[in-house]
Amino acid sequence: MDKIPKKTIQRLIIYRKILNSLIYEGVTNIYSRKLAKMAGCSPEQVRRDLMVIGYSGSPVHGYNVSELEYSIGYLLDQPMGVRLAVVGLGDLGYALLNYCYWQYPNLSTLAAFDENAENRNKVSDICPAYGIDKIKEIVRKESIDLAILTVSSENVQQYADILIESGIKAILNYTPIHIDMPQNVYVEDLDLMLAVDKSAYFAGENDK
Amino acid sequence: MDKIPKKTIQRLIIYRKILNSLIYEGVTNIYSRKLAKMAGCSPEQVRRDLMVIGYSGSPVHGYNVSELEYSIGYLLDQPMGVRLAVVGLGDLGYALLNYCYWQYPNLSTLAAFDENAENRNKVSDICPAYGIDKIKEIVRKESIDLAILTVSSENVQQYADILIESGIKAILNYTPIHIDMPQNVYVEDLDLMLAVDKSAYFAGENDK
DNA sequence: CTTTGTGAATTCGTTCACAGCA
DNA sequence: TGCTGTGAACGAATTCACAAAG
Repeated sequence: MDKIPKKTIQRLIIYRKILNSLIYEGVTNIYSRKLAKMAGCSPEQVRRDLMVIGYSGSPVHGYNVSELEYSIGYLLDQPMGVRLAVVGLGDLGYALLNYCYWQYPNLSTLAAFDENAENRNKVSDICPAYGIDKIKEIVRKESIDLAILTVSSENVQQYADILIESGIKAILNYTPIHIDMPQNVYVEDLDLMLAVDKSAYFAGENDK
Repeated sequence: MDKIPKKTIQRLIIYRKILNSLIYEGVTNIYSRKLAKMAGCSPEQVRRDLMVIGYSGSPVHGYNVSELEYSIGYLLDQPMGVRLAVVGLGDLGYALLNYCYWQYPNLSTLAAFDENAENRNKVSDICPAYGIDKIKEIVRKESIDLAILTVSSENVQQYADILIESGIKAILNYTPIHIDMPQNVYVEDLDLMLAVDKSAYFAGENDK
């Protein structure tokens, strides 16, 4: 199977979430038109995206909700799960750690890191927490795949470098600083405040 | 001036932030190559983006950092500022409200809404806080441009509809539910957890 | 040489338009 | 007549490639 575009993956994740809530509501079938409306894209786009996972609907009943959810999950989920560590336990790091631990059965939350011992204590009922100097050792030993980075702006690249040396596969960077990466490591920059600037711009733009 | 692509706006915001930190460090000139590296894109892209704002650099010294920052700001900032309200004062809403209030001189944080009186009290030193039923009245009276939506999943579309009726120009939607919009309102869907799913997928993808 | 500015080419993503099906 | 699946057309965004300048 050849590589699936990032945009498609992102929408598949959205469809899946919608399908899960439909399952919860007891809906059994859905048309591309409806799914598109709920996801915020066009029906053609939905059908295109579903082509790549090879699941076919019926022109009469549309798509079977639970079968489709299963097919998307089969594509998206790593069969062995994903091994997660959180680096930085401020408010955001703490919230994300909790959320991942409770809401993502496919993620194993295996370690947290913070230089502050008080912060480390807050998470002791969820996973072991270590000082920053232990990152390389633990990430290697636990073969962590994914790190969530929420340290406070300074030395971001340094933390990233340590994670890369330790063999991390992906970094979710909640820091406002872009990190430079070798090809084979996936980085998602996710500056929360960027969206504020953008919205502020577009709030004014429509006036003309 | 014709319409600038969204992607370009987003990158200009990133460049600007970088330029500001360069100003702080006392750097006076920068080449597209360096700026691109810091922003995580290609030098050609930087030059293209800067074309749209009409600022020219010199082949010898590159771009003047503070002049360029000024030019970008001139394009991005609404001269009259942007009037902001926060709807939903959970942990995230509270954090964003504070951050916007202290870090964004161009945003006026004018109102907050939450159905819970305790949550409302937390922000009393920053801006007036009202019950949900007051949204329409206050948004109209204060001519709010931008709303940050962080309510808890249920009835998201309902809140959005009220905001739209009240004449809002843009909504920053931190809820995991997509909201359906008329053309002339800008909506930025920003599901924080989407990035977790995406990174988890790409953490495994590189194995092959 | 190195770097900017920019047409031209290319790649990527979306939408159109229609065949095939019950 | 609805709908799905998909080749073809289109449009947007990125990269290539090179002239101009010190």
